[in-house]
Amino acid sequence: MEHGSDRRAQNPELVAGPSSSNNMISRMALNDNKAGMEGLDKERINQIIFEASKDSKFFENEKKKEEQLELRIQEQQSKILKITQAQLRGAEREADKVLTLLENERNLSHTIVHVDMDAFYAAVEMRDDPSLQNKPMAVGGLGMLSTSNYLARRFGVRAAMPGFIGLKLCPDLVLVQPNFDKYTAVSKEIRQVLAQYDPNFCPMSLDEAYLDFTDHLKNRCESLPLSRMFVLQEKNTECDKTYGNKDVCLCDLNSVLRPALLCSSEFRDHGASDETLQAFLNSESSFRGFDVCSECNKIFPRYTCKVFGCSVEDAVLELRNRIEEKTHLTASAGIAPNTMLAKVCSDKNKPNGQYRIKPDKAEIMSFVLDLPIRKISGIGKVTEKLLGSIGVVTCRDLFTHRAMIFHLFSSTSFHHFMRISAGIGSTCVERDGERKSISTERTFSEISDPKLLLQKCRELCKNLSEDMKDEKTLGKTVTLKIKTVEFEVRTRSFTLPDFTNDEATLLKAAQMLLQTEITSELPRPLRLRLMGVRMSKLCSDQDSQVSVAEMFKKMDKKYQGDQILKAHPNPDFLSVQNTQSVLPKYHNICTDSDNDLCAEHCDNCDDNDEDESSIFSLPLDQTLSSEFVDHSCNKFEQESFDLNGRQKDSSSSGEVGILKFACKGSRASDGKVHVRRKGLANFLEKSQSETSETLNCEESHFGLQEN
DNA sequence: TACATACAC
DNA sequence: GATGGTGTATGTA
Repeated sequence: MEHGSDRRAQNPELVAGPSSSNNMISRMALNDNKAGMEGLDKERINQIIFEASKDSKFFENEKKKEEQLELRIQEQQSKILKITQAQLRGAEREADKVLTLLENERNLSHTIVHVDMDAFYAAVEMRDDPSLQNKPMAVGGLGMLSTSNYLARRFGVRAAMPGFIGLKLCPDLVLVQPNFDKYTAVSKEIRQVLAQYDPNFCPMSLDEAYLDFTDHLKNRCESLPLSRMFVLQEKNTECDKTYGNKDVCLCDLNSVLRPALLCSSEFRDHGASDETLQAFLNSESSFRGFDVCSECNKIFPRYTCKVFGCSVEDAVLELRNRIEEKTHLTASAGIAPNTMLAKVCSDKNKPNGQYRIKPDKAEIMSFVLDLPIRKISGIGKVTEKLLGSIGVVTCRDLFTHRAMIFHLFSSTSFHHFMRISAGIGSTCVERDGERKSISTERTFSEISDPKLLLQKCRELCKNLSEDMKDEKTLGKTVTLKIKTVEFEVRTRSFTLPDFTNDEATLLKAAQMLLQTEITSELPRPLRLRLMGVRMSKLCSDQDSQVSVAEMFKKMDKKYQGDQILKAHPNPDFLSVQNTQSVLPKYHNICTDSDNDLCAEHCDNCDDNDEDESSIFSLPLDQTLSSEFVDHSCNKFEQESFDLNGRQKDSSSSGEVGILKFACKGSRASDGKVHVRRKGLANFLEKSQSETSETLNCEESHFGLQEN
């Protein structure tokens, strides 16, 4: 069997020594893992990038990072040398067990669509300024480019590249300042279209979103063909050439024409069959009554009508058409049974294309096996290299080398990689819950004068405080981020005793952290190129409390995707079985409100390690602090039972249920399960007076019991 | 809890 | 001459 140690001698990168110039060229190299960048003269492009970079501080720092990565790879190699064949065989058995479990988790019942606008910012700018039409252009400044159009990509100019390098690669490159307000407005229009296919779609950014088409497709097939009829403008016709844009109606043809068409006699019978309708639409004579737009009085461009069919492909074509009609921008889409695959698919036929993987295991596997791991969202430069050094390049390799991966990576990463190798991904596209941090940071030309540094810090705190007030958010942990002129990044954090968004409080904490850095650098000055302030451990300004129902929802969300939801034999329980070993085996939520102290153990849940299982039964108030939920979930994940609630006045209105957890895990070192009284007392008893001493839960009056 | 790293867009 | 800003997740100590 082939594995890392065998490959080492063959891999020149591992022999070449720390950050050889070859290595650095490849580190700085153009990342052509992007649509529109195939078949470029990479050699030449990389040489230009390398030349433009090689004398910079940035480059020096990249070299340092590259050396660190090489060190990690060396450590990995020495780890490999110590792994015995027997261990590898054992790991392979473990991996196969995991893969069998994952196979049970495979869910082909959803149709997930990933919609991705083509070169979004650049496309918006080109749309609004026709003089940019046939020019290579990019949105951004000399410092950094946000995106480039397809013409510029032919020169190797791409997003996340500094503008001055873009200009070296393509001297005619036109740079356009970003206009985020505009992109946000366009994005809103796009989202209106998306919402018609999945009201719960999940936007990932201004130009990208996941949709679950499952429900839409169900209803789509039952709906009347008319609802799938659209007016499409024909492009590059004689009409365009004759009249140009000036005299032709630029209104949304569907909003102007569709109602008129629908009113025409042939359509009155809304039960018209697809065939009747198509026949009508094919007869050109039908369209002669609408020469002039009733809204702008200009001549209609040449148009056709189309009835989109019931298939996913047609539905997505229709969606993309509607986006284009509304925004005059094109989108690409990927269709697959899960988000991971849908994302890869949306890139496959970019720009202005779509690709589908059918919900069929064989088809998924044939797509996935030869897929380079780098194509998968979440696998970046570093992971690619770490895996590459043990011979993993494609998803097939992830399977082939599963035993080695088992030994070299964390359990979380291992599971993640196994899921990828099997083409399994999340089948839900729910938006994530509340945000977990809020921050602001700024790059500037060197500042080293402590006075000016503290001044900069003040500005940032002011901004952050304002942002937090806008968002009605309070936070507890303040983190200062600095980047030295050598590009070294440091973060320093401090947790405040109370939640706040007060500017002065923020400033005090941030300046204290900054001052510490300035002092520790003495007698040298602290020379910075960036400073940032972040607040985390957030809670909402007004109601930081959630209802029990919301809490259940939140918990369910937290565990979704990684877990199998199962009907529980006891109707009072909802059982969530965990498929990742880092989490506890089960958590059970008892919703039986009559059972005021759920102390019973649920025998159905505990398959093994019964002596290590415990049940918490907590009477719930109407409202719980959201922090309690977070804390309890986090703690459970860590298989510890220290519930550390937050001081919070609770305006509760009676007990409505019992929250019951059955958990597998270790006890505290003294053998008892402990609860922090302060946190529980606050939401159970509304008492502020309790101290935060740790109590033995068996003695507590909260009804908390150990099994 | 604090910090660093990796990643996405 | 010159390499961003915002947010999440994860590993480690």
